Amino acid sequence: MPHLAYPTTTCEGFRCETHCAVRGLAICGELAPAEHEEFERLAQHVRYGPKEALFSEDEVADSVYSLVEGIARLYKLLPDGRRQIIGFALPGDFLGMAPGNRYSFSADSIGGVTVCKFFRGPFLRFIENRPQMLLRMNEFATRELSLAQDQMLLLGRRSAEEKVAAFLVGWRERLARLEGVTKTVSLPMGRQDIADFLGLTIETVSRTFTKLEREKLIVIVPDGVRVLDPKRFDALAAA
Amino acid sequence: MPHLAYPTTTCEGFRCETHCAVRGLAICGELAPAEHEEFERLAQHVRYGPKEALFSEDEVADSVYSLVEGIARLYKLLPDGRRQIIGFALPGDFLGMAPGNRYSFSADSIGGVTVCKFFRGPFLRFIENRPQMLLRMNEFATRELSLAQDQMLLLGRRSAEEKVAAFLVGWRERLARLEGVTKTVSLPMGRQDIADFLGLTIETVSRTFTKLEREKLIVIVPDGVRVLDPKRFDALAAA
DNA sequence: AAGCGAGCTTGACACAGATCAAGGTCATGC
DNA sequence: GCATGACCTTGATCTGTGTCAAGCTCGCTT
Repeated sequence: MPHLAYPTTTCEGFRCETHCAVRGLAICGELAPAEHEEFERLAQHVRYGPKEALFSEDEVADSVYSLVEGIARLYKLLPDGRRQIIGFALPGDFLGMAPGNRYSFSADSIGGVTVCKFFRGPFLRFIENRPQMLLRMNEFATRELSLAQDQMLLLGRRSAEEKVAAFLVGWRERLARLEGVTKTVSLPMGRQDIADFLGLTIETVSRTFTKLEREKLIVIVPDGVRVLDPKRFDALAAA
Repeated sequence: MPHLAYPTTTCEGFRCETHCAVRGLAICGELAPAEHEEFERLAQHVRYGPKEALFSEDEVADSVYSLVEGIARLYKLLPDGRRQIIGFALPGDFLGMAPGNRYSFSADSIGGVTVCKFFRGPFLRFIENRPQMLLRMNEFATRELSLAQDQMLLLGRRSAEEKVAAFLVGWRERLARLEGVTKTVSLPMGRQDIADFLGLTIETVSRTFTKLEREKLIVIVPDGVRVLDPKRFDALAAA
């Protein structure tokens, strides 16, 4: 378990407009200007450096987070240290809702991360009489659930090669929503993170990348891969 | 793929009160009497026999369902027939919300099943200006998501024995919420269903049951198991 | 610019769980 | 009451992925 320091910067009082390139994608994306102003007053904008904890499993869940910039790793641990990454959060993603009053997983930054942080109480009071917000929360939760179910299928029933291919395809699609389509898929997370996301070991992930490169499906580049044959690749990921 | 017939019975016009032993647990559990009456008018009560399809993946999602009685199997298939069961639905569970306009998984009855079926349009119109209902939907979605994440940890990082033990413990807890605590855990689903839920083969599930029995942790009985040593058992499931 | 360490790759070998094959149990229908 | 078929168990063997152990690459520090 790496040491995780405290957030390096807090910058309250900023207008969200100046920060949020991803307003439209975020939980607050459909608020009218006046309401957004009120919502904004509930937010703390917090900046984290690389590998800092946003929150940890079993902690009292006093806040929720809207990720503004950067990438976070969401994971659960078994008592003996085995780790399962349950997702990578991108800008626009909403984190920290839990069924009880404690977080059900941990989140930490991969590179630098900026979030809008809301205390649970004020946040819940704001949304509780705003059906628009509640509907949006429902959409977010439903989408998350559907992704989780796709991941169950992957973890339970796919081979190592299918897992890696499906991961790359899915990741490329998520990045495309934010940055547009690119030939090179950037992979800010390390091999161990990918392994813990796919239910594999780091060695198997590494070997599978090499294998896909030998088969001329991808080229491995620093911090990413270039997809050579998208068609054949999508086929491998689907079946 | 088994043949799945159409629902055998439709019994509109019943008062929900006469059907729903699980009102309090269901999505409609917090509606005031007057509102509940209105809600009830949107519902069709439908009865399914064993092994009938409630809905299938990729179908246009025209309805949502509140399970009243019985057990349903929720699953996704790969093109070559590999199956992952993503959950077993019990009375009180709410099914059929999808991120797009198509179901993201299939559902079919195991034994007999009774549901409250709602057409999507009227249902959404009913909830859209009722924050109480929306909050309840959020709670349901958040709980489902958390269960899905637990299952990811299980599928990605646990051994066969841990999977089976965790499944039995989790299943026992869910049944306890409905029927109270019992020594004997009934298992209405078959071994193949358990295998497809845990990402194992039927043979491995069968062997693992036998192993747990040899180790005097459980006794296998018709359609279920008796848990002999709950403490040692919970420990195995947790770690 | 040499040394260091984190992250990644590669190879040899081991093993948990898959696959293949057979046989058992039990409810159902004729 | 016997044949049938669905479901489950058990055994033998195979294999995909894990484990263990080296060695490589590259950026950072001094």
